[in-house]
Amino acid sequence: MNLQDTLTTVEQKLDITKKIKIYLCGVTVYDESHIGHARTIIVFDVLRKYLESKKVEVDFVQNFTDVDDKIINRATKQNVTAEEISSKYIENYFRDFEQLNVKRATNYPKATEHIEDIIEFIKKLIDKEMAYVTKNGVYFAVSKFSEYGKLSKKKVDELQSGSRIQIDEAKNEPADFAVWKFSDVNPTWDSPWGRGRPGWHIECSVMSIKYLGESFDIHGGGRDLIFPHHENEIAQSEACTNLPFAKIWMHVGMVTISGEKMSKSLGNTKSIKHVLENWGPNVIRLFCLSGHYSKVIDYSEEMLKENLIKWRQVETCYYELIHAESENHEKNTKDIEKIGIEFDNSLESDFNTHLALSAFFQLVKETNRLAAEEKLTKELAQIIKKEFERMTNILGLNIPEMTQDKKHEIDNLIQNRERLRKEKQFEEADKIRGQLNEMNIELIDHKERTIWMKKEKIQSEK
RNA sequence: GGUACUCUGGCAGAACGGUUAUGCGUGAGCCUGCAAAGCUUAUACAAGGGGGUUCGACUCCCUCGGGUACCUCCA
Repeated sequence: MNLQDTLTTVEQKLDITKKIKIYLCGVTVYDESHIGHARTIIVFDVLRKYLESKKVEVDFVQNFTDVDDKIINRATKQNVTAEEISSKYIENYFRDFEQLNVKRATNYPKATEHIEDIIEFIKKLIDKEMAYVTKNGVYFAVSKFSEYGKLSKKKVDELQSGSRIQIDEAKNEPADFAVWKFSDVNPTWDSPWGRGRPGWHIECSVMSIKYLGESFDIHGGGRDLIFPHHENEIAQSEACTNLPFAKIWMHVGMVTISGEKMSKSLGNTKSIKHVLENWGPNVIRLFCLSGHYSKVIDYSEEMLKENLIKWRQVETCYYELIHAESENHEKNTKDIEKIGIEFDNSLESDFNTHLALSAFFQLVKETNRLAAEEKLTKELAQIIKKEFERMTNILGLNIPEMTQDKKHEIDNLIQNRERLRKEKQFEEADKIRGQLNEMNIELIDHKERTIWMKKEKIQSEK
């Protein structure tokens, strides 16, 4: 498998004959997760599911940053503890991503549970004279790490220091960043240098190394993390271990809305909760995978609608497969195996989910065509279904199951309708169809028989 | 100002320097009791502008321009 690496700017080969270790920078838990977070996490979810489908063992670690100014500010505003804020949004995070059918990471380490490790790490940096203590905290000395800027391709002296934040006069260099901040506003911990809390960045270095080792396979996150977050992580980690930190840096493009980045600071976010209510998990997943992961995708009603139409095709395909019983068969069916290979090749080549989806839709369309023409035999359906399920599992698409009782009820209604149709009592027959529609059951009348499908309920259709 | 990414038809999005991608949408027709699903077919000045290299450029080079992101809050 090849993946574009942000650091070297070329595609790097990922050796999938061995266990793969992935660290994904998760969220800072101070607010609802939005569709931008969903995209990054879904991309990695599919990557992981693909690898696992190839019997590759994957260690997938995703952190929660649960100590941070934004959390503290929010806690102060709401007159609660920082811990209450972070635990609330961690809960919400799991609520959202469970619904999005995202598999749980191997581990979700939290910054606050690794303070000892962080202190040990900082000690090493100070011993190596890579960090120094000031009246405000402990700072990493960027000038001591000659490769600083290699990920974001920035030159230290070109950084416009203080363009957005105030320059801290106590630092040696404006580019130096805090690994420990002195503070008496809770949460705080004792450290050899004074009471305070860890700086942003350090927790990811510490926790990734702790759980995945000093050098691991893939480190990822949103593009907006390249600088300063990942740049600083590399500096700290490599200064500490003298080893290359991550083999491949994989960054997921932003989700824009009306061409503008979706972000909490701009206040134009679409929360996952909100989008789930309107479109459901499968449409969101299709949308998030519709473009190459490295590129920007624009959130719009139109795009979601297009993906809803596609999702309907997938649902149709599934129900055609489980109801298939045609006696006829067509000789010139598309090569199922070939489609499967195309799907895999697309993912192997810099994880092109868009192309993988087009392979998947080839399968869907071919199935629906055969079914409409009454040429889908049980045997063929079984072969296709196996491939269909392999792909939907990797993509994380999920067709909700129906209870056996419901199925009987539907079958009975359909039989009644069939009888009425034969008797040309169309008004009565249509009434039954309407009744089933109310239950989100859609009927497909083939030449010889009628099959049903359960449509996922999606609000925005109206 | 610097850096990275990016610019292909109404929208989304591909292609070893040489062929109509494809999907969605839209129009027409077929199928159907009607719908839905499906099928057939049609539809698109397609390449941000301008140069260059080449027999030939979406693809390589130069240049100008647009967009997005980052330049110490961000997935």
